[in-house]
Amino acid sequence: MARAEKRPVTVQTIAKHVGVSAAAVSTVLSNRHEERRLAPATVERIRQAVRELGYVPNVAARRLRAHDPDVHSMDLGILTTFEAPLFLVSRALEEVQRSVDARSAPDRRFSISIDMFHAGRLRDMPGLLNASRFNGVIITNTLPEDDAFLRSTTLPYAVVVQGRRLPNYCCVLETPGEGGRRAAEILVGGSRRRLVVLTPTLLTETTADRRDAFVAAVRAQTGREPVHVAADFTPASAAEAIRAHLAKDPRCDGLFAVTDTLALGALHALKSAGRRVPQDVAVVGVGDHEHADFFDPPLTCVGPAYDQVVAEIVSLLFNLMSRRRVRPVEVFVAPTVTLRAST
Amino acid sequence: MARAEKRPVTVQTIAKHVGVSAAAVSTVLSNRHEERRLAPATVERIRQAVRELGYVPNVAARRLRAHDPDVHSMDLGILTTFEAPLFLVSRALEEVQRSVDARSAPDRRFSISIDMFHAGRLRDMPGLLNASRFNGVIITNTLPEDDAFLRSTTLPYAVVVQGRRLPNYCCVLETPGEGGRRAAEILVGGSRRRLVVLTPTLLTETTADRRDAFVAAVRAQTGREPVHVAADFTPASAAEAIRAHLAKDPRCDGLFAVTDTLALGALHALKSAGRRVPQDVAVVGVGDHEHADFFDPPLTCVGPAYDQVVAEIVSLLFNLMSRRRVRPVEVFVAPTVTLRAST
DNA sequence: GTGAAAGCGCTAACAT
DNA sequence: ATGTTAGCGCTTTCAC
Repeated sequence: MARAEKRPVTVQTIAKHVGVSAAAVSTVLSNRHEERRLAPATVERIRQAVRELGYVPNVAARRLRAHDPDVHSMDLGILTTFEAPLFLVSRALEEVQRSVDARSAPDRRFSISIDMFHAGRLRDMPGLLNASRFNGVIITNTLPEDDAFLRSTTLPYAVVVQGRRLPNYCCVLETPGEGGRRAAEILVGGSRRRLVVLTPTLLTETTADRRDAFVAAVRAQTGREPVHVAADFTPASAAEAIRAHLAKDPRCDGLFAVTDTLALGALHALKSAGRRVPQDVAVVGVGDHEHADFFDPPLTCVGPAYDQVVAEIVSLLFNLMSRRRVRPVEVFVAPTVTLRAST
Repeated sequence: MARAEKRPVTVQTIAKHVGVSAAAVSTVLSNRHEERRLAPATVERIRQAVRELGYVPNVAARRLRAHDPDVHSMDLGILTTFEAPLFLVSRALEEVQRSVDARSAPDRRFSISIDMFHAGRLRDMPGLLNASRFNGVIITNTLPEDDAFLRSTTLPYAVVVQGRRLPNYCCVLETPGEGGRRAAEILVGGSRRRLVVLTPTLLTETTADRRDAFVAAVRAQTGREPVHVAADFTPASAAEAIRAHLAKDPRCDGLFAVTDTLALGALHALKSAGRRVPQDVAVVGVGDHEHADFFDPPLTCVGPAYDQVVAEIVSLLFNLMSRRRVRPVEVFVAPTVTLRAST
């Protein structure tokens, strides 16, 4: 039978249990009992109670207590899903850290952390609603469920959303329609006609936009419809899906992958099926993989200028925190094209 | 002239400034002034003061206040450097989250975040020393400076260190010497004799161990010395370094890269120099890249079984937090070999 | 050798 | 329509 422990154990609980004061317990916990000259027996009894009762310190209380009233400290968070690739997040974090370092001072400190949630379950993040964890956050890689949640409640602190448009928040994203359109331009301009668009099964607003714009542009320019192939988030799954597609349409000659991870799998499938890239099939990705220029062949990409995206995000975040901005706004960053050997 | 603002602005500061009570300010900040029926003029004055004085809420205080006394909440952190690849961290985080979900209950919540520091400057992390941020942390990717710092101060909360041996902490790492030895086995066993070991210029304990063990094993088995080539952390830098090495030693026939990112650059340089992999040059990496099996050719890897590493780490962390374990311990995880087309 | 008290910053409940 | 009070959990001073 599990011990039905009621309220969490605090320093007080332990103090009462042992028959000493909270101060004594605190002293032992911070290993200052020597200088306070607590009786070794008391120390031992306290230690034992701490162990038995399963005491876990309350970090919020400690932090409040330890807080130096002369320094401003701000907690920033980057909220992303477990499922999304971390490369962009890490790049963003580095850039955020740089901007933040520039704004730091002896009396102004920032701490930034990455917090993850399961795709679609942003609402379950503890402390999200009551502003008790962050002074400001960047939210990215959300699924439509998360977007719906965000639309329904305006979070009571500074929020910048990346990659989707939510009317109640500041949003930074690739100019809608542009990514897909330019990918189509490259492939159609290279005289490719039997086209494929490869996406994850679970579409975010960004990936859906890229697909839709690509399909529309191809249709407009050639009168033909690209085939839509869906896979998981992994290269293995993409490879499998493309293999299956090649069996049905051996003459396909151009492919747009809405994430680079999928492009990586597609390249693999194409090469193992004996297709040369770009001679037989041209491939375009979006530049969200750290090493897209070391793929074989290096991947042509159509995607946002991430440095610019991050710069806009950080600038908005600080303006929100300082309340220089109060109204939501949408910022679009035009995608850039990086031509490499895959087209 | 910048306003030499003294103490950070609190709710009290604003209250005094406007001539109202702290409660009134708090009400406005949480947008509850309607239900409290504050005078619109007062609300406006408070809002203005908040803006002018640059108020930033103290999250620790809010959290303490908002804290539900019936739930235990524990803050876990994964501490890593900006410079290291995030893939392993994200994998670890997912695994940690899984374990933690299993240990969660209505009255027990965990939150895990990734916090990053600049390599070599772990000591500058705010809140690291006074246990006011985390109940437990996993530390990884440290440089020797960070290790020296850790050795000099025992952090006052649960800590598990990954990839290095520090006598005052619980450590989980690849069995020392094994990774390099097995890489040597594969290459020497494949009759490669002119060998290269490729490392970052800044070595961690793990990468140094792999290099040293490799060099020792090759020397023991062949009587010859592998050439040590160093690069930055990027594939581009690795490619450049290998290109330079090929110019000096065109007949080199085997390569061990102590990180996969470097292996990726090496593969590129080898192929552009007309070397076939594995026929002309065999390549071994360590399995720390998410997509090493989609490299071209897929990369043979010698590295720890990460699932096992993470399982050991999490188990130690919980034992430390619950004080079931109090003494430091070293846990070794044997590396596994994944043979792929690059050898 | 140990306890009592104060207070970090915030907000909900209770007063007016 | 607004102020006062109390207390979240912790640690440090001061008192005995």
